[in-house]
This record gives sequence, C-alpha cells and structure tokens, in this order.
Amino acid sequence: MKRIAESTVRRLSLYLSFLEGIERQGLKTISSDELARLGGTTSAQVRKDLSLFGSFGKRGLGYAVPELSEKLREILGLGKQWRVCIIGAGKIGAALARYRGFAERGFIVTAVYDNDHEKIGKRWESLTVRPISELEKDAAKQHFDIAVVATPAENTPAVVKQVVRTGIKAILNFAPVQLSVPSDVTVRNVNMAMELEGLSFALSNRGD
Amino acid sequence: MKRIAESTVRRLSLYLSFLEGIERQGLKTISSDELARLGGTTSAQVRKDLSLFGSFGKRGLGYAVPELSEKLREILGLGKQWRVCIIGAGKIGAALARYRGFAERGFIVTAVYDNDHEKIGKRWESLTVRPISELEKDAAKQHFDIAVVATPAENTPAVVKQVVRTGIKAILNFAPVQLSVPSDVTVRNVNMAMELEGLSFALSNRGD
DNA sequence: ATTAGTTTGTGAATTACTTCACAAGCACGG
DNA sequence: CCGTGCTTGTGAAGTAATTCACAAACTAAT
Repeated sequence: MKRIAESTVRRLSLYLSFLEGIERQGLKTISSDELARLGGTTSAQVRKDLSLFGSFGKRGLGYAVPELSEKLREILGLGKQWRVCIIGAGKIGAALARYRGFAERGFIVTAVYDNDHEKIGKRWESLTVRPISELEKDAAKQHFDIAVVATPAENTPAVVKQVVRTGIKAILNFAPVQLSVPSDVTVRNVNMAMELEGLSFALSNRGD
Repeated sequence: MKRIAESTVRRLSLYLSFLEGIERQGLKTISSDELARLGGTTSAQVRKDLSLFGSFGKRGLGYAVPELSEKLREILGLGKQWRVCIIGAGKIGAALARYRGFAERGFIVTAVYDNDHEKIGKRWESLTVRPISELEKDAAKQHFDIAVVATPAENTPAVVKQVVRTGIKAILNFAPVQLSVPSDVTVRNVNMAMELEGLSFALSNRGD
C-alpha cells in the first residue's frame, strides 16, 4: 500500500472524533463538505484522505456515519486493545494514567515504572509503580504494544534504549529530547515547550 | 517577510533546545550537519531554516553556539516574558501549572480558572483557582498573552468564546475539539488521543 | 602565499501535499 | 422512467516543502 502521510492520519483521527459526536446526535449521513467544515479543511481533502483506503461514500448522498466511523476505527487499528506502559511516574505520567479517555479508545495502561525509590511501590488506581529495572523482565511475560515515555530529559536516552530492547515498536515521547531509535520503531513527540514557543513566535511576528 | 511554515518553527525550537545543551557542554561552534543529526533532519534543511532569517554562520566553520542561540531566542520571541492563564483546573491544568520548564522559558502562569465550585478557591502553589466568570474582568486589569485551554470537550467552545472576547491572541488547546476562532488568533492543538491513534495506525500497518 | 579541507548559503530540481474541476453515480419528484 | 440537483472519486494542476549540488568563503598548515 502507498505510504500514508502523518498529516493524513491526524486528519482521519479528527474525522473519527467528529463522526462519533455526530453519531450521538443521531444523524445518519454526512457530506465531505460538512466534515471539512468541522475539521477546518476542504471537502476535496476529506475525499482524498478517505479515498486512500477505499470508497466509502455514496454519490449524491454523502457518507453513512456509522459505517464510516467503523471503517476509520478499522483503518486506525482501534478495533483491538493496545497494552500501554507508562515510564516515569511524575506529573505527566500521573495525569496520563488517570485519564479515562484512553481506555475508552482501547489504550489500556497495564504498568507504570519509575526509578525513584520514593515513588516505587506507590499505588496508582489499580496499578503499582514498579522499578524500571524490572521493565525488561516484565515485558517478557506480559506484552506491551506502546510505551509512554515521560521521564526527565537527562534519563530519557537510557530509558528509551531499555524500551527498544523489550521489542516495543511504538513510543509516545513527552521528554524534550529527540529520540534515536531503530527505523522499525515509531515515535510521536509531544513537547509542550515547543508548542508554547510556536505561539510565542506567532505573537512576535504578527503582520509581517 | 515571507510566511514561515509551522514545521520550520517547530524545528527552530528544536535546534534551540540542542544549542542550549551544547552551550552547557562548553562547545563554541556547531555545523549544520551536527545540528541535523541531533534533530533527525538534513544539513540542507537546517541551513535553509536558518537562512529564512538571515545568515548566521561562517563558511568552513559552522555556527557560533551562543550567538545562534541568542538569535533563535530572538526569532522565537523568547526575549520577553509571556503571561499565561490556564483555563480548566483538572489533571492537565494542574500538571501544567506546576511544570517548572515553562517559567524557565519565559512563560509565566499568572492565573488559573475553573467553573467547578469544588475547585474554585483552592490554592495552587502561589495561585488561587478563580471562577471562570471572572476571566473577562481580570483580563481587563492584568494582561494575558496566552491562554491554555484544558477543559472538558463539551465546555470548550463556550470557554474559547470568552477567551477570544478578552483579546487573547494565542491559545494552546488540550481539549479534543477543533476550535473556531478569528483568523488573528493562533491556536496550537495538543491531543493525546490523536497521538496514540497515530501510533495505533503505525502498529496496524507495518510492512504494507 | 598557496593549497587542502571544511562548511555555509542558495538557486534549481525533486518530492510531497493540497486544491481544482468535472465525469459518473445516486435520490427524488413528477 | 426521465430530468434535476447533489455529492463522490479522482486525474490533472497548482503549491509547498525538502533535498541536491555547487560556488563562495573561511581556517589552518606548510
């Protein structure tokens, strides 16, 4: 299959979230034009995005909402449950572990790790914070699909090495460093400082 | 000045974080090639990014680290302090309010708002959670540059309307909805569910 | 001085992404 | 069952972003 751009995947994700809202409102069909308006894009973009995976619409009518939702969930791999481990039991780790939205979308947090003796052993909801030294052993027993890395910048490269060794192929990285991983490991970065700096840039350069 | 792509601004931000690390190590110069390796890009990309703002390097030698850092801080508007208000005193809001990294980079959290009576009046570090109904009044007295919106999806459109009315021109949005704002307001979205879905997609479509 | 070895800055070429524009398909009304 | 009004799917055209590739500029060594 043709390579799919990251921007496309982001939009698919966005469309899905709109469709779920629309489904709750009870609407049966939606046009590419309406989806585009919701997502701040164009109808041609919506149709092109979807057409990369098949043709799901009916000409003259639009897209059937439940069918398209289902199709998008399938494309995005949301049919199955993904097992997630969180590494770093700080503020961000805690906020993530408790966020209900993940489980709803099939991302199940199954373990939390840290290297701080203060934190190890603490209970978080139904989980206990475990020493990071146990990660590899644990991973051999239970399978993890995704690692969320929320460690201080200085520890992150070492932590990521360990993660890669366990065979985990997807990392969501909150640490403000660029990860170096083998090409078969997918990384997504979330970097608050970078987002704020983007806003700072926009504020500083208005009107030129 | 030519319009600068968001991807470029992201990279500038990234370069700056590397330069700060390098500066601490005491290195005086760096080549576009080394910066590229750190940032997972190409040397041509680095040079092109920088050349949009001037020519800061010395041929045969590279870039002087402190000078380039300073220049990037200036380009990104990090010379001044930005006043930030956080709206939504939930998990994410709390994690952000306490994150030390912001202040270091000149983003000063000066107020926190919520509409939940349980939360209003609670003290957070040096701040007190205020009722969101006071936002507009407060904004008239103290100036806010940036609003961080971390409210539940359903309240977000109304909250954003209020934010826009105060004259704030930059919003960092954590709510999983697409904001509709006037074109002179800059929005950056951070959406954890979307990032995880991107990883889910990658895991589901390996090797085709 | 001259030469060898680097590395920048930047047009040109390439690749990737988005938008245009229209034939083809479908629903509905008469 | 034919026409009217919509809306999709998609090549072609247009933009935008990235990479190539090389002259120009600098250092250091001899």
